[in-house]
Amino acid sequence: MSNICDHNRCKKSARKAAEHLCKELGVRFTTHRRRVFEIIWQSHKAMSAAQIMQQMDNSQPPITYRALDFLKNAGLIHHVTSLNAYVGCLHTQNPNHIGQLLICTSCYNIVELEPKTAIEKLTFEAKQHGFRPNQTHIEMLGTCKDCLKNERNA
Amino acid sequence: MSNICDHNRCKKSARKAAEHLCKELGVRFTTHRRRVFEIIWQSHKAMSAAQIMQQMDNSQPPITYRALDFLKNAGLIHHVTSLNAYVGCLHTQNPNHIGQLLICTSCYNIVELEPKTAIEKLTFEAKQHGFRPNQTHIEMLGTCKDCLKNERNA
DNA sequence: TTTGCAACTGTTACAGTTTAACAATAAAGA
DNA sequence: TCTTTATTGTTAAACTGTAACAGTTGCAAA
Repeated sequence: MSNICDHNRCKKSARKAAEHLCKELGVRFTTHRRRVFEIIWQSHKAMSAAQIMQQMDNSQPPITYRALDFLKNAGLIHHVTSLNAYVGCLHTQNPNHIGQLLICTSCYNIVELEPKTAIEKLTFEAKQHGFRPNQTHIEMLGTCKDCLKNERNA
Repeated sequence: MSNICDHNRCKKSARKAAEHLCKELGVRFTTHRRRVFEIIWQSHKAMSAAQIMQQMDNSQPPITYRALDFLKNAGLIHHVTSLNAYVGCLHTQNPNHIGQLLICTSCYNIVELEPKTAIEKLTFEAKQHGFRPNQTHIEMLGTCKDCLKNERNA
């Protein structure tokens, strides 16, 4: 999927948000955590834990999984449940936001839609059922514009 | 979550749909497949593959995983990705429908919302991005009415 | 009825993913 | 400095899912 965003800027702003958030929560943005963060933020592509570990110079699994947990709980990354993978979160300003992801299963790039797109109706329905939402996953798998174009040319 | 549905009727109609669908596709609703189907349809609760296997008298994993794959591809059950679990699908009439699930993480009961609730906006946005959807997961985790009531009484 | 094909099962072994547990270390405040 | 808490290092194991291949069954055409 085309980099609609200027990715360097994207990454920088996420890093800033991460540092700010850690300071606020009184927790440390340690080497491992920063490392995993940077690896995930190389792109907007979904990465599996295994792929991330490959870039963590032979560190043991718990190192990576702990960092992933930390980043996820801090709202700095999303866990893409339908792929069992991770991707940077673009809305670090709003820790309560709900990720709505368009996931290309060809190039694994992910576009995160703005909050509220589909949530409102869902939240309304939940209320009707007396249901208290806690965590929501909205994931649409498919093929992105660029990959569709490549398909046609192939 | 309270059984809003008359579950016996629910189960019966699902079984009928399953048999009909298998006949239509020219595939067999074999013992294993039927077994897994019945286990999942004991309730509207999410069940993990491991839980299902426990009820399959010591049969080897591939037996269960194959049946799960079969039922999923036939649209007879949903894979709940955020729990890595399975639940019966209520809309077996429409094989293209998209599951929108309210999942109680306390009792694991699942309510499946009617199609179209949140999909339309999502689909619209996808189109804006030139994205071709293929498979969508909408899963809201939280606490259901009954479990909330129990919380208050506890 | 026999034959042949495709669907399905049985079984073993393995690969991939995640966590438990606990000891060791580092940072931050009293 | 001392104490407390957060974080890391390490091992081993549990959990989850699949590859591969031989054997069996059901069905349809000859």
